[in-house]
Amino acid sequence: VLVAAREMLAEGGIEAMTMRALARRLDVAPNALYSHVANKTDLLDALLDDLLAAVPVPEPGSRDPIAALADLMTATYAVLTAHPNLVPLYLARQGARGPHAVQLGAVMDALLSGAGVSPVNATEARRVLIVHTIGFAAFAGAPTEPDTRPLSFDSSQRTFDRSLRWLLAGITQTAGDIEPNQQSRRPQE
Amino acid sequence: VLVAAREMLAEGGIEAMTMRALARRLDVAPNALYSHVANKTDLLDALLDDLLAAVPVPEPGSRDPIAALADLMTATYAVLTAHPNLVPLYLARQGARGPHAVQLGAVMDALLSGAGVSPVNATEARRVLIVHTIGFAAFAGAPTEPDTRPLSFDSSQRTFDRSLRWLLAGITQTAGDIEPNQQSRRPQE
DNA sequence: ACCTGAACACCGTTCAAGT
DNA sequence: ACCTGAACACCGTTCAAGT
Repeated sequence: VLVAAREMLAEGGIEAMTMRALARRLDVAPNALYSHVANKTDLLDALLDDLLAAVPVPEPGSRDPIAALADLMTATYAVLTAHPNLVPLYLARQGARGPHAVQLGAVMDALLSGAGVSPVNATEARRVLIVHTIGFAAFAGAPTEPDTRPLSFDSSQRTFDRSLRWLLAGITQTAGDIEPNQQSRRPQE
Repeated sequence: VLVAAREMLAEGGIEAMTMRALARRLDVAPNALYSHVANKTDLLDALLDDLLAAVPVPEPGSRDPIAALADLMTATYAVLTAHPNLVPLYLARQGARGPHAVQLGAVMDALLSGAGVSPVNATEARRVLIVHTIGFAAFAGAPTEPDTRPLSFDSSQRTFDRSLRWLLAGITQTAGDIEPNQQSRRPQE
């Protein structure tokens, strides 16, 4: 039922994903869909949260929380860029709200806490990381300026990785509401 | 002609901005609009680039290029958050392409160059800053997780400012394809 | 140069009715 | 529980024609 919708999105993008086209693909009258789904919005929200289930959650007893956090965001970035048609929907909805999104948020909080980030800072840090990841996924593969030829996948990935390192370094440096002189780790290489 | 469209967007948001509603507001037949505008897409693109004209461009002979860059991004963030209905369009179009967008990109390049950032790194840095600014503008004022009550304006602003500082620190530290031991400035306070 | 009437090919959604 | 027929209130856009 939902898988057909996912296929449509993968093929034709968002604007091709209409209720009537979906019904056409299922050889069914358009209104028949409303026996399975309340809204088009509900349908899309379900698809968005389903995608987040593909993000691998790290082991709880991980040694280095910051490294685990970097891996988590990189994995999320990979999942999002693998489904570019869905990314604008995350932006339009300003993030997902489903159970998988909530779970990922809890994991991020646990990792930030494990890294010594105070709760009040963790809220900001989580926000920064989420916005950053979705934002970069949205821009992956598209030129930001007309004089720039489309960036290669590698280039987008490298830019994301680098800025992610910058943010994580900033987060750890201001971890406990104080400014230690890079006590934990300085970003080298 | 275009000002009516801007008013509609300010009032009702994107989904209220339809060609037919715009024609209604102008007491005109829907197809009459096509004497002034090629497409709905063209109309929206024009609106997007117009908004960027409101971003103040810093003096060319500024002393501290990094501070000027921070001011530029903060000003852009302010302009975007002042027109929240337009921000999703920047995301959908993955940035603006008009003359004002090009000009701002050139200013950013000049500032990055003035800060000692090599051209190859400047391309990445500009991309990071643009994505970051638009991304945060998109999420300003909306909770990223259901258990979070809507963030205050101040909180959004502070999160943006802080992450902007992190990114600028990261950019300057890796300025010339080498890793100086924070020769230029370490983020203190 | 700018507008209109009429039309085309669509949308999402609802209501009543069937099995 | 699941589907259909018919309808409602919309879209963006084009074409031919008017001034």
